Amino acid sequence: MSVAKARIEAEGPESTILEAARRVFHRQGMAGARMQEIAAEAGLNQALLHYYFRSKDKLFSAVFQQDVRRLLQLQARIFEEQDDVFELIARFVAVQIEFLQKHPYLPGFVLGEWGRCPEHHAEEELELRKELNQQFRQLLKKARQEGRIRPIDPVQLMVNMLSLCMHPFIAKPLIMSTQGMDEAAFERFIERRKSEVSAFILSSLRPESEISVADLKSPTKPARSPAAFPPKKTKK
Amino acid sequence: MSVAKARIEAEGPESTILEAARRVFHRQGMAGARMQEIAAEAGLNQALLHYYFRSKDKLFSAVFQQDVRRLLQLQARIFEEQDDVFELIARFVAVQIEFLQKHPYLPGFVLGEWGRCPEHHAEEELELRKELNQQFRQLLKKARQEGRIRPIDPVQLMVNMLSLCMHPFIAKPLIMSTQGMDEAAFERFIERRKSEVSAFILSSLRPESEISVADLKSPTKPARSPAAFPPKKTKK
DNA sequence: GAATAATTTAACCAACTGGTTAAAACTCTG
DNA sequence: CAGAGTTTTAACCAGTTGGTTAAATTATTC
Repeated sequence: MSVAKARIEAEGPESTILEAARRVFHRQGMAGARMQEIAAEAGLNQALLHYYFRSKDKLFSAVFQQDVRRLLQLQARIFEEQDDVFELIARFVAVQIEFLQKHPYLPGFVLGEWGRCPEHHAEEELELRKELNQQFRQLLKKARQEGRIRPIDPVQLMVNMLSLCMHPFIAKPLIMSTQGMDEAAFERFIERRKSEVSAFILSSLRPESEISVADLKSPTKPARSPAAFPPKKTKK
Repeated sequence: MSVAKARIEAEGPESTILEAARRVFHRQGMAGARMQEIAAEAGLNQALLHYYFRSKDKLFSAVFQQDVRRLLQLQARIFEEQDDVFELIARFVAVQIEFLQKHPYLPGFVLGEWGRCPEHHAEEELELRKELNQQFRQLLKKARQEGRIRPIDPVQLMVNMLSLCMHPFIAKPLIMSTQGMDEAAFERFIERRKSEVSAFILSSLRPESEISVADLKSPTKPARSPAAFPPKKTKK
């Protein structure tokens, strides 16, 4: 009946419990998760959970903070590696989606529980986040000045990027039923999405050509912006 | 201590309870919600909840199905009113965000509970959804043939639209803390977003100019669109 | 094999869960 | 006022929750 431990981990019972707790918390959320279920998922007994982690709250906190840290450091690493806007965005999207493929419940879990438990947040993460924001803002500003992208609010763009990456996983069951997908079809959908999303974003960032979007809607206004700039820039 | 009923509704206690239950379920989810809290939120006692709705499950089901229906019918109405792609998208985004402004917890609630409770879904909703999909696909196909938009998978685009509209509300507490927003600042952020999102999408849908997105990224490949999309043959 | 640590079993606890019930109190309409 | 329906109060129920404990059992190490 109960799910046995997926792999016999050589890292001791702490990590076995932590991973089992992660799976259960991801599926059920903090309120819906039962200590007994976590124990069963780990292939252990309930007493041992309290032997290593004193309470459900402590166990949850360990899982939650680790998830948040992983997600943030994943993004931070990309910002370190890439210094070109287009490559950054493309890589950001690809890595993000690839990571979420392995942890489909993570976005719904983290975002769902974020608002409910303000006590489980760490300070340093917030600082790093603000650094990334600053870095992103400057990168966009430079690209804008070089005429490689159209003007856009960095915060809105960042939210757009995160939305396009994460939301499909949050809405996974809805998408599957509305689009008549099975598990395999959804996986293919996500696979296609890796290139689709970055193409979608980069296409939107193209500098405005002679024909603006407004003209497509209402052909009254004359074209505003001058001719497009040479878009390419030699690499560093 | 307890939150009194927000407005003395003239529609009787059923709707008072239902609205109170909605607020609590939206914040806490099914597992986290307590009947006592719903009663307090409604300014009533727990016995009356069971007097009108027999069980927690029935009460939840009433709230959940109503939310799903509202969300779907909102989208359906837009599809009825608009028959131009650009106007449809712009209106879709605006109406959607405007609705979610009044019900910020709705997306997280519906999407979070969707996967957990397959028993609360209605049949007719699924049928209507598929009709909208079909309609959207044809609309895009026509616009593509007229050269008004670049080629794009309708399913991916629809998911993009929904992601950009809904996800900011799901990630609201995260966005607020990472961007240092208070409630008012977030409201302004959403207000700006109404035009920002449709601009973002429509800008991405612009037909490809001589310079493709691929050229911006890697100048090696010849001009061929990065989004692998089989060239549609002309209409019958 | 003895000593030590890790793990299990099982009983147990107080608190809370959704849910029920019956009698009292209230409100409205006739 | 009388009476029907509504609402409240309060006690109560069985089941479950997170959590504890002590003893029994197993594995490990010296």
